[in-house]
Amino acid sequence: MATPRWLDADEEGVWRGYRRMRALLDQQISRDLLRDSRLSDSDYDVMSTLTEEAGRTWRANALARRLLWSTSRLSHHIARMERRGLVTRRESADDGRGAEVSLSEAGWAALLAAAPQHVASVRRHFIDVLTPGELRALSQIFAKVIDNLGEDVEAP
Amino acid sequence: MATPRWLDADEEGVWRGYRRMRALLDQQISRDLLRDSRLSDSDYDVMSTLTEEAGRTWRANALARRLLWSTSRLSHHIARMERRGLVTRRESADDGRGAEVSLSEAGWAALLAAAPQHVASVRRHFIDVLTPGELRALSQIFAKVIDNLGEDVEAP
DNA sequence: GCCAAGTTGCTGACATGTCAAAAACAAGGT
DNA sequence: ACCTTGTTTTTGACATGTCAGCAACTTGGC
Repeated sequence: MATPRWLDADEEGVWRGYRRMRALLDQQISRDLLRDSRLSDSDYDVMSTLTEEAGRTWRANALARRLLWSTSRLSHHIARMERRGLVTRRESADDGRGAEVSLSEAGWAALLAAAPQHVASVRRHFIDVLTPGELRALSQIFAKVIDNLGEDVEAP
Repeated sequence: MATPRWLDADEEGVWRGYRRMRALLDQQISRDLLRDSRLSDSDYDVMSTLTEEAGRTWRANALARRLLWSTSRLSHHIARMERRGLVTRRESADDGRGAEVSLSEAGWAALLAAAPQHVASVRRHFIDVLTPGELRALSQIFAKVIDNLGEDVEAP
């Protein structure tokens, strides 16, 4: 590590560009979502993921893994969302340790109300800015980076 | 907003891919940095930005804007970094309201020690995974998205 | 010089995320 | 049945980020 391969100007530009785009894009989309629907990014992620399963119910552990969250983070966040009436929690029937998280009726309604504006925000700030060719290129690039990261993790 | 243009399967894939890559990539690089150098991403951003100016000193406001941070966030973070001896803070000479933030000697040493491993981490998980052509494409895409976001902000 | 308006930075309250530890249960060998 | 080990989830302490409000100062018009 004494003589590292530094980033050349182009590489540094890509890295800076990524960081800058990420900060601006996430800030803007979060702001839109909070203003339009009183939901945080995390709230939306939890709720939209819940709808992917029949009964809109997930085991806590599976939900945490799907969201790439720690179980601790999920537990805290679900507790807050439960207080707001967006989700419900109960013990699992088949595993005494487990907890099942469900989207409440109010949560479902909130998600339905939020979705159109959120999709519009994602389009306006990201998808619609790019050409179909650029979107195809991004798909491949994201997949490559994700695959590469997965290898490090699953090795041990 | 009653009849939104939903995302088609490809568009949704790109959006999900972005979110997934972002989560995994940032997590991994943060983890590496913290393990190798006991610095957070935010610490590294502050310190490396400080070095861009002669004297490694910035006005707080300019630094916050460069980092895309609120001045409040910067103030809190600088207070914590000051306690750790990484930066110093003093009143501005020409503006009684202002504060000037400087990289300390210890901070400079910490940054020098951290940089090689951090660059290696960015290479391993991102830059070196992609071809020169893919990096060029990313440059353009990031610039487009960033420009588009800038227009919304600077309009009013 | 003086005042109104804007700028700059800090603070405190609160929301959110991380980490380590503990509680409760499951699973498998003996 | 028992015991060890691993899994699942929660909790509390703490680190970090956001937001609103404040204090101190600067600026420009008068």
